[in-house]
Amino acid sequence: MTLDLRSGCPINLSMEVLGDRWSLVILRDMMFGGWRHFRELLENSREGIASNILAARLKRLTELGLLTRADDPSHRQKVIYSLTEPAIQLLPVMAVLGAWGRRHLPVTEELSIRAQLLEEGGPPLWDDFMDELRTLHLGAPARDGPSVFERLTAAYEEVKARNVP
Amino acid sequence: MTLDLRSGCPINLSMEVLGDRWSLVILRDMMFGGWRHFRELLENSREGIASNILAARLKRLTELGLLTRADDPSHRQKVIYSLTEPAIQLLPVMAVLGAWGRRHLPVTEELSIRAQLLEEGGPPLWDDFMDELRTLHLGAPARDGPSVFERLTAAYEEVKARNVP
DNA sequence: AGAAACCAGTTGCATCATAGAACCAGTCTT
DNA sequence: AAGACTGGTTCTATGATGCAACTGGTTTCT
Repeated sequence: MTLDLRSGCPINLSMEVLGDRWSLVILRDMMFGGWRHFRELLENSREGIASNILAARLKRLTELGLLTRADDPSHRQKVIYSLTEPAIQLLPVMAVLGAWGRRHLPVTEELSIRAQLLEEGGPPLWDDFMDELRTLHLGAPARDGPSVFERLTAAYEEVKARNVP
Repeated sequence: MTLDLRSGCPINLSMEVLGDRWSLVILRDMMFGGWRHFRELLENSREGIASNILAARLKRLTELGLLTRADDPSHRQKVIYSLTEPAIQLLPVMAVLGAWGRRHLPVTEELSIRAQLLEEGGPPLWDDFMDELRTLHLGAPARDGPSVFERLTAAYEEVKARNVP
């Protein structure tokens, strides 16, 4: 996978990498959903991504260095995808973009509670979460303290349970 | 222009709005280049956007409420595009996305100096710049102090002159 | 007054990307 | 051995993108 390199502008290059309907959504699901396998990403996709598109995007993101692909030791045919450091550093982009969407687009409460917590937590929370992602995806040593991932997931489940009794 | 609304997730909705090759690049040119007319945007496009694509995007962004379109009093056939408040609030997204691109993609010094200044200035500088955009595009009363737009443009011109003697 | 340049797009056409549905071969579980 | 699960692939229809040429009207220059 090679970029067009139409210009060396950071915004332009970022959009050459991420400027499509699905790439950032897949990375979101890996970060906040914790999904690492093809079937998980396919079946837990709230937006209903098609399997051929998912396959193409995973391949492209891997070629671009945002994901790595490895065999899963538990099942000879299972593949596990991991975020790379550049992908983990997209977390602030997710946070700021989520904050914007929450303010200006018709979001649902259930699906925006995590964006809200992320916005309220600010950069210190983002740093904690990025460290957790490094532990999960890059094998970095774990730090102590309450898991941001679990906090976000719990808040989401709580709102979901409240709204769909 | 209507969104798919595949899900009410802020990231998903943001990508339904901005997840294409050109929308954010056009908004970037309006914010940082100061271009407001069709020909300006077309001819100053560093990435060489095609005129039909530009026309389609301007129409879509207007329908989505990110731009407004008005006759230019100085020329009966001239049209002036303005950023709306939601579009102006994309500035932090630009700043964070630019910072990411600058760190992980093959940017050129010339085209990333503004992203660097924006990153170093942080939220206080972003707020100043958003206020300037409100003055320019929404007719808000001007505040005093040095113009961020001019500072960014001057830094860019300075680097450009230095690199292409 | 006439020519040239400028204005915001539009049109036609070829190619590329996306979307949905069905399908596949190997693997693991029961 | 049957059935479910694995990461995809294939087919086909439709839509988006990209390029080049072009349009009708407006303003400026000489």
